[in-house]
Amino acid sequence: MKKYATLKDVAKRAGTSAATVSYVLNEKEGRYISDETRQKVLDAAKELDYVKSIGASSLKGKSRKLIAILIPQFENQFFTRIIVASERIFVKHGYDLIICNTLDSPEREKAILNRMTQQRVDGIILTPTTKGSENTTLIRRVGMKMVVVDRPLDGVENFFWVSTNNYGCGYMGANHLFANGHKKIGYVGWRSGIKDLDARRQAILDAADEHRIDADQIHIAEGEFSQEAGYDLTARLLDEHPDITAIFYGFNVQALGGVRCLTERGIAIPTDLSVVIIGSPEWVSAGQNDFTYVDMNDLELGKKAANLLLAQIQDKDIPYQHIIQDCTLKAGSSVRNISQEEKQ
Amino acid sequence: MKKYATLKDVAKRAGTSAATVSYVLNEKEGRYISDETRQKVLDAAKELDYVKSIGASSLKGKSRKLIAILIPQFENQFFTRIIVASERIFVKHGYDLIICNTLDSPEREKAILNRMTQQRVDGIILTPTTKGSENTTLIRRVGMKMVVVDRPLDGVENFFWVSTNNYGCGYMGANHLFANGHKKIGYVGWRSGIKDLDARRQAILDAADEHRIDADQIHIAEGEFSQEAGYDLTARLLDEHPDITAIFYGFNVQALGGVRCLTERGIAIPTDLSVVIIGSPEWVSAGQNDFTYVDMNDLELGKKAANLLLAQIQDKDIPYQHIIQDCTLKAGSSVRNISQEEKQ
DNA sequence: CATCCCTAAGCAAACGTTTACTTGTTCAGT
DNA sequence: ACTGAACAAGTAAACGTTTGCTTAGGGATG
Repeated sequence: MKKYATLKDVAKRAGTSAATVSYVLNEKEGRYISDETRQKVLDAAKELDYVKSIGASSLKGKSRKLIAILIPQFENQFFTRIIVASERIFVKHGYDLIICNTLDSPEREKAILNRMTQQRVDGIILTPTTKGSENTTLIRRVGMKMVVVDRPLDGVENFFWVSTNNYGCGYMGANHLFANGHKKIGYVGWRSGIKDLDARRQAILDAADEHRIDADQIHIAEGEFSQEAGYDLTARLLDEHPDITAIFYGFNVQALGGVRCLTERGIAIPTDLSVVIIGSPEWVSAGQNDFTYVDMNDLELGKKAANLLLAQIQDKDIPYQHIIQDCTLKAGSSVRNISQEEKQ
Repeated sequence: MKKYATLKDVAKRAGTSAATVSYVLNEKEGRYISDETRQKVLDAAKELDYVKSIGASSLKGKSRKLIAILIPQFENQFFTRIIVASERIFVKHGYDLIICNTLDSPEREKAILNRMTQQRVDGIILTPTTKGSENTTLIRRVGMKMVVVDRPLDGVENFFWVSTNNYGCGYMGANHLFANGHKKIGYVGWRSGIKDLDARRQAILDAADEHRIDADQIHIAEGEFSQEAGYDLTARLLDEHPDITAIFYGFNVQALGGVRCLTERGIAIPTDLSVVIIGSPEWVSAGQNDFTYVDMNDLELGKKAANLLLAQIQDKDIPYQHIIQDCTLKAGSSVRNISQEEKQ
């Protein structure tokens, strides 16, 4: 293991003191350094391949310039987009990102949060695991800056939170279906136990109500957050309610499995069945796909989360806040307008 | 900014010395600590929410337990899969990952590499930018462990490298088309200037040769690495060579644009045109898509890269090596067998 | 009873920076 | 000739940990 050159090494080579080297390299103003000395230091540093240790300088109260971002999976583009968007912001402000995958496991999350405090990161962007609220108590105790993204911290008051307008997503998608004449639809969702996410389901019922559609015409099928579950729930809907004219997928991961089920059964979209999806993984409009979906504006959400964290880091005392990101309906060709047919 | 409790704080509260606290918390064997003292220390640490500073301990020669991984983009699932696969390995060995996005910009790459040496990471997994080989000279000078992934380091000898079998990818895909009776095909690729990647193109010509197909029946269209380029190159192929029966996409990002072009023009796959793609973004088999593609076994590749880096970190002197990851043809329904038709 | 080892825990140096403080020189203005 | 900026650079303490060394009591061995 090769050793890194230290300030002292550079000082010795330049024939000066470590302090002077530090001043030169940090370009402190208000210090008088002769051009000659400066040059000697610069040369020596270059010759020795000197690279300062952020670890050492952070000991003296300097920031590590590190932000941690914890997501539950990489496979879901919603999360990678949050990374991409916030990275842009952080990099602009000189921060590096430690990106960690909790795998949605509270134990892993706890271990990671602990390590991030050990690393003395300047802040954390966290999508909490579904059962891990208590993991953040340490974070809060040591006073680490944190912004929670997407899911709330159950049972915790007062935290910075940037989330999707889940109710809006559900309402928007359902409304689109009803406006296109659908009166009997299926909803495939995730039984998460997270109240905020459940708003998607409630929004659909509310939208139905507004369109004077009876709640028993909305067939809810909820299960795990996985492609397989999406497949199974779709199969169940088709079997139990063959007369539905549309399926609304509340979670795109499930939608992926669900659409596979439709394809396998030879169900044509939108001729036989209309489909709306919440979320915008690349595949909703890639290749031969052109689905109607509700865009959660993931990038915008990530950007807001990053800015909120930076605001905390910079101004010490901004009040807790909850930012709700608007969503947008993107109409593709997976919804068929069947209102005319009714009139015939 | 709340201050973290230090060893000394804990020591004071436990009525002992910092040294003893350190020994207790690190569970050093060979040290004799009475149960009573141990318990007092543990209690004090808990009461004060003590979290050790890895920065400070790394000063004393301890490892930072940090690995950096640099990729040129998050949007390409090839890279996120490498992250996922290597993360699994690293986490198992107690390392955290700093994930950085170079945006394929040599300047950004240089800045990031520099910061990573400042952070004193234990190792780096790097997908170099296309023009950034010289950025790694510092890394090599300071003796940082590094594994290069995917693309080579142009003009550099002796480095650890894990790459795709690019020749194999090209050969496999082309061979599949020829075996299905295609005799006049288009190839859409990236004019990268990277020799190793160009092997994909050469492989196609070699495969053609083996099938006694004249080189002028293979229409090469190369351009930028982007969806837009894929779209344009596809359009050009279709316009200039309307008689091709298949298009082989060497890079899935381009393929995404290319397939959009086909869809817009109402070209049915595989009825009107067969398609093969190198790479396996989710969309090749999502929704209503079922493309034939060459799987680069991204996860396996990431795993090998991680293990190679760990091997370097652990054994100091393992020899430079180049690992080539095999690829696999995954047959979907986007290639039509037209050999029978010929016989009629 | 002198020696040695086991147990227990403190002392202090070191790691690589940063920075407040100090020292010393030069020179313009009186 | 004296004062006091302006310039230049060195000293040393501090940051939070780790760890080799030391101290010291007590019990076992010879």
